[in-house]
Amino acid sequence: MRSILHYTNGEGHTRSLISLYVLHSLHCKPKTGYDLLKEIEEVTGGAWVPSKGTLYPLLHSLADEGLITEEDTGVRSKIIYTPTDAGEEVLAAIKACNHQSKEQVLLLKTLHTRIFGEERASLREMMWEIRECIHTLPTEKHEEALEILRGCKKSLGELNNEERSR
Amino acid sequence: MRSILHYTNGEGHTRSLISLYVLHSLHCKPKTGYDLLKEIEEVTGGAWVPSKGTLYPLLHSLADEGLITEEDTGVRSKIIYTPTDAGEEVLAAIKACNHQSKEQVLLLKTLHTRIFGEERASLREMMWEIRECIHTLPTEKHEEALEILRGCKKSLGELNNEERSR
DNA sequence: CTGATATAGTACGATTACGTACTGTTCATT
DNA sequence: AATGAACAGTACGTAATCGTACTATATCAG
Repeated sequence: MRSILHYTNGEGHTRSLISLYVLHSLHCKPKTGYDLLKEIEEVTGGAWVPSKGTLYPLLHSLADEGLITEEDTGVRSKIIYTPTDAGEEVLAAIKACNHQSKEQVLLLKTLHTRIFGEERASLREMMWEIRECIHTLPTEKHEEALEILRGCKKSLGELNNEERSR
Repeated sequence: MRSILHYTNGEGHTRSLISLYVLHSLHCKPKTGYDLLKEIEEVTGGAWVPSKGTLYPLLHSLADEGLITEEDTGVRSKIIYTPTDAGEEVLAAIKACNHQSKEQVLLLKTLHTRIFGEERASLREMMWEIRECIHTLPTEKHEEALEILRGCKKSLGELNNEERSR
């Protein structure tokens, strides 16, 4: 009886990923529900688009809880949502338990590996060699090595983006 | 309106992670609902323990759909669940779309990065990130990625030699 | 100015998932 | 022989999420 994609506050109470994202996004910049929907769609490359029937009731319940305020702008029945101090506290408390981030990703990866099978071959060997290479490095070279790896990751990231933008 | 942790079959219909895991696990070895619960708890290190109120109704509905059979052993009201041919087909169809695995993990990582912030760049974590990066790459980019990794390894190797020659 | 599209939200039934309480069996320990 | 823990599942109310249909206002192209 422990849920997936639920994040704890440090003490007992948990919130779903969508609640957490909503609080975080509104913390960055107050916005409408519609903007939230568009934003999630955009950052996930369309892989996650919550239903309106999920988001709007959630926003209202967060407002009822006193974690966000609803400011009706009058225009186009637009409502701007903004976190309250209580909302900011809840967000901060969850962020403070940042081990959850890695835990959830690891859990998902573990299950995927079991279901979909293992990863790739040749690239994997290359990774292994790089790892060995790093192990032989003296501590005083670590900063330089980190720089090299950062550059490597950057290049790979660009390869990835290149693909997506097409 | 696209769900998180839902997996497609190739054509339209999607299933939740728990359905997928159940089909996969029963495919590996027929077992009881109780065993499934224990197994999930074990493989996730206790990070995910579905509720009985989720699992048992799910098993019954999979049986109603004809994807698994319920074999009542008589003993201790124990029921052994086994995938049918139809169930195996559904599982295979989802597994065939194995890009979903990477997609879902990437999506989760992206959101986490936004919410919890950047990961700290120790060498180990950097390696982990590079791994993730590689996993998201489409097959046709592998050669280029390999080239980048070779370059990376070469630089690291030079770092190493530089040290030794002194 | 007219129609299409994007914006913004409401309403509500259906489905999925959760949580707790409950029944009963088997097994090991005392 | 008694008891408690692990095993195995049922029952049911609550909560979260989905999906679709609906209303209504801006905005922009033709």
